[in-house]
Amino acid sequence: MGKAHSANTLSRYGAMQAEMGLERSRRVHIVFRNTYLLQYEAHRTADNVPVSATDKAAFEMTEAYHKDCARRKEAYTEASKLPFGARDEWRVGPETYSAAIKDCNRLARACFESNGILFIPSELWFGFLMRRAAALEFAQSRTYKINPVNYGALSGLYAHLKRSIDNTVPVPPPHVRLTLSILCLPEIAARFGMAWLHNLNLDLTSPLDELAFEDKLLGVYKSLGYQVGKNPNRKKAVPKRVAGTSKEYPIGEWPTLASLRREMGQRPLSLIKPWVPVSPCDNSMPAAEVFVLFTAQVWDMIQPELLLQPVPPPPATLEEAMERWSAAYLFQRITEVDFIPLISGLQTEEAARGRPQLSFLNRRPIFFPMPEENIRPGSRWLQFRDRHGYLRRLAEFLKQMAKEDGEILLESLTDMLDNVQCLPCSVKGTASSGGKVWTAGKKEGVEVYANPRFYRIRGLGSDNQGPAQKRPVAQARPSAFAKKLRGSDSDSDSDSEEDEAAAAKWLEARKAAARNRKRSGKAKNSRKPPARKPRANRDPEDLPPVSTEEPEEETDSGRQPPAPGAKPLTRKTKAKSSREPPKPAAQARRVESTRRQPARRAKGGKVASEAEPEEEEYIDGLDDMLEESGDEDESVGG
DNA sequence: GCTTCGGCGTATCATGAGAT
DNA sequence: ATCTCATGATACGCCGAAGC
Repeated sequence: MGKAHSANTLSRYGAMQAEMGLERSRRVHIVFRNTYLLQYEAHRTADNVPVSATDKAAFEMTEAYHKDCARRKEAYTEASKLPFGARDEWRVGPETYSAAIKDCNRLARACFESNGILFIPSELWFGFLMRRAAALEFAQSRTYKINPVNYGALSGLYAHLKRSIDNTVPVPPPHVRLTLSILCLPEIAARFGMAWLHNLNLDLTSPLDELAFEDKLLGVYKSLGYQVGKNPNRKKAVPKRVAGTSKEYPIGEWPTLASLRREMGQRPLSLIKPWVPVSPCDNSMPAAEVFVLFTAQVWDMIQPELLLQPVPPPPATLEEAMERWSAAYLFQRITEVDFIPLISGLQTEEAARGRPQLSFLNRRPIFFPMPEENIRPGSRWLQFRDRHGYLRRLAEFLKQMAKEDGEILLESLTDMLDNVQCLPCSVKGTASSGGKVWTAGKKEGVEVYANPRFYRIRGLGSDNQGPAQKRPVAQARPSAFAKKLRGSDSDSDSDSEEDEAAAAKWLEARKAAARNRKRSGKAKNSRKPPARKPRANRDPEDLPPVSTEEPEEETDSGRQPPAPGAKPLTRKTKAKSSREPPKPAAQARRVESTRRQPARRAKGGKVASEAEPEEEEYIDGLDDMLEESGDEDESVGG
């Protein structure tokens, strides 16, 4: 028995190779037989060792990788004009050789007549290979931009599949072996004749959930050739910002968030792609029934005066229901509707800030809460649990079904929500709050969220012209510059004295700036506390607990390092300076929580009116202080 | 008395910078 | 490398005012 090599993910269609056992080869005088396609020659090298960019190059998307892609494409283009054949290779002993050579014509004819060779035009075959390579390159670059936790494993997988396009890869690198074994690709190919990555979705932040293990955990970096303990710096891909607009990208391919919001407010339909009706679905599915009911009933909850007359009948099919959530339909049927762009899942140039928005995919619990969830009495959502409500129907289905089927139902609903263009900005009903089904727009009417999947943009760009210049432009020293200005003729002593003074000041300023750079952010932000009032006027409670430290504080506290006690001191100053009467319990709680929020502190500091002049003084005097406090700054660092 | 609405404050989150 | 902190947008809950 021999070995049947796979052709890419196609099992058994690559080549056949059979090595005879010692005993058998003695008897038949055949040592080895090998049958394979010569198409591999299109991409072969002189020494027959396939050259392709390393996995690391693909991982980093280096120039070498791009060159390799271009080289392959070129080779296939050339090859599509040439004929290639198949080769049947026998390694035989002299006895068989002499017999076979006499009979080779008959053997060749028999082989041909057995119809064992499938002839495909080169153009078709290499066109297919080219598309395959292009698809894998697209997947690679797309995944590079998405930058998932398993980017290394995925890019290794793509590289492996690419290598296998026209070659049988003898032993894949460790990280690819691991990936293949997690996905059971060889087993699936052996069982079904072909393996698929049908769960690969390049629109998601986690493109292949089955493989959602962190690269670090799988040892991918090590396998890629990175030094142990030195993981690659996985930077966010920087989208190319394309200037100008087009019909396809009305506000450019990479607009800023602000311009996206503006455009969505003004011309939502230019920004959201036209609705393409979904292909006919199985409307007998429970999920379809629930979704149709959901659509009809949620639409019913809009105030009638906001709807344009005549109001169409409720949707009958899933296709109709989904269309009711298209931007065009909402725009046409509701007198006033504010489209609010969601940006979850969009590729953004700037780091994502703030709490991530719920994607359409994750809004299922808002619209389809589980029957056992407690919702505050009086909530609008409870109406849907009434006799004919869609939530009642959903609960009935879930009750009837096995657990797995129920999960499939919920997943289908999730999927449907993910595939509509807009949804109301609903707020989930909870045990403590009623939530909202529709939210009011700015003027009148309603607000809806737009699904980023349907935007005519590639992602969000930034106004930011890159990081601020860190290193100041190198400048000539004042004295040298002054000399140049004067030219070589004047060189008076009085001038040069001034120059020297200026130069000294400039040098000192540079030193101070250097010292300042070393200071911690905390130290820079610490402000000089207000001057102490005369002891006699002060409330004894205001005194710090350890009175022996007082004199030192009085002279030096402004630039003292923020020792463990210093932070509360700032707060204390703020609290006391506002001179409020003793607070009731509720307010006290608030103060306590502000304490935990350092961000609020700065705000609070400004409120304290007494502190302001001091603060200005402090900032004004900062330069002087910096110059003075050379050594003390060394101790700063918290 | 109940519901709805809007304002406000807090919690949450991912990220980068700086500190350790 | 890892930890800590600041940042800033958003979700969410609470609460008082307004409306019925």
